[in-house]
Amino acid sequence: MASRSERKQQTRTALLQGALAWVEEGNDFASISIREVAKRAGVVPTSFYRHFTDLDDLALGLVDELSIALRQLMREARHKTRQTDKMIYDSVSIFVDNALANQPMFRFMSQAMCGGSEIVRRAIRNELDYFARELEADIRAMGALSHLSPSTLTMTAQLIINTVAAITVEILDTARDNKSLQTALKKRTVKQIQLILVGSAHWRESSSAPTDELREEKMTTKSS
Amino acid sequence: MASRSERKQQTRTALLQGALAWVEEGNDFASISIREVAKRAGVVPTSFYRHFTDLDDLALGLVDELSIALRQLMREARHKTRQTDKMIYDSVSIFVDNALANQPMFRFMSQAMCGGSEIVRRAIRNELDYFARELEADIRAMGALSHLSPSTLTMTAQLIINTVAAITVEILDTARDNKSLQTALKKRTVKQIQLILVGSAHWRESSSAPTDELREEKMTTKSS
DNA sequence: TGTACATCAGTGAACGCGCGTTCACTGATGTAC
DNA sequence: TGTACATCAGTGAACGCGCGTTCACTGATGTAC
Repeated sequence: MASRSERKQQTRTALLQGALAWVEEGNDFASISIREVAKRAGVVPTSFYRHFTDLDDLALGLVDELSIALRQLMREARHKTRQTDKMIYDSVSIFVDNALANQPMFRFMSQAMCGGSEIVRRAIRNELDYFARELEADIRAMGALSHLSPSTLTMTAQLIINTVAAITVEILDTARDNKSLQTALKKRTVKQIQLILVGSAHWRESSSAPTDELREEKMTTKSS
Repeated sequence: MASRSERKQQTRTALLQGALAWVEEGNDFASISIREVAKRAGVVPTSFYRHFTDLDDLALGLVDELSIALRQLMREARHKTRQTDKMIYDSVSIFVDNALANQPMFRFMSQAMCGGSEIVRRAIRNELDYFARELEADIRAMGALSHLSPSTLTMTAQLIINTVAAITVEILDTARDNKSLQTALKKRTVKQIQLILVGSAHWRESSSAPTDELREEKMTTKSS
């Protein structure tokens, strides 16, 4: 028989899962209630208070689980990616597949990242910032894009994470049961990241250079 | 004295504004109630039903207003932007300044884009898709990036819109009353868009080219 | 222009319901001797 | 090992409150003659 603290931990997990079930059913985390969480966890409403002070507290518990999921995902990406030329596709695939396998958690992330209470939003933003810094460190460790200034590299990593976050929202929203749409969105994201990396590779640290590029394109077009 | 239909229109507007007030107060649209909307509109709860069938219906009314705001913004961007080399900065500035001047509406957009009911999410996604297509048409009309295939240009426009959407969420969330942080985020976004455009300018329509760019960077680094 | 009737936006009472939170409780698990 | 007591996760009744929605209503605006 499990010890008292083990049983308590089980109930805590059941409450967190209950909240995710609410999200999985198509509801917004922002409109959840303590009673609905307790109902899904198979526990009386008052039990909630043995584990969390309020719903924000529970949401922060979910962010902790999200954090673990993201770190596992990073580890998987670091080990499973193949040669350089497949690295982007593999990484995006691992991210998207994780998001699909762990849908309620990533739906919660999408919702609470843009809405909900400020403290939870900040906690999720912290996780994504950490993710971006890890990506930045990996790029640096690969010896790639070394001509970029630290701030430009940071900005590039943030741009890539924003792009991946956007695809997550879109896939969970529009392609839940549509395998071929999932593949199409994966491919689009890979292409977008490739485009960002091409931009980084050709980036020169000067504020006027980039718009020169655009003007040059325009001229070329007109003369042709 | 206003006619009956004019008065009705005024109440309708008051209800829409009441919903935005709820968002402005720091609450999530997903947790609003009909009674709270009516209270902020200075009207009895039952009046709500003279204008909307339910809260989704009201949300779609807000999306209509958002649509108008976005179209005005596009028009402003087309008329006010100066020479090519300032165009990106001017456009981002116009977008960010509009979002700050019209905060509750853009906060609603951020929230309902990722959470809330499916029908509202779809409506907002449609607006952003329209925005991306307009951007695409403008780039084409300028004669820029004409070497890109139609699908690559579409993807580029979507990437830019995603980036602008991300900055909107971040500015409304973290820089509401911090002018210097607003400026910093504006600059970062300008840089990100410039980077995307550099990438587009150097893009060649071949699936292996982009990762070659990355590998080339890596090699260069290792040999130096 | 004046009168008589129709329309309908907004009102206010009422309903049953789910909400958060309190409280005293129960009984299995844990601890001290 | 056995007993007596302490701890505490989960229970269930109870509370006052805001919710969505219904209904019959009122009285100003609109329309027909």
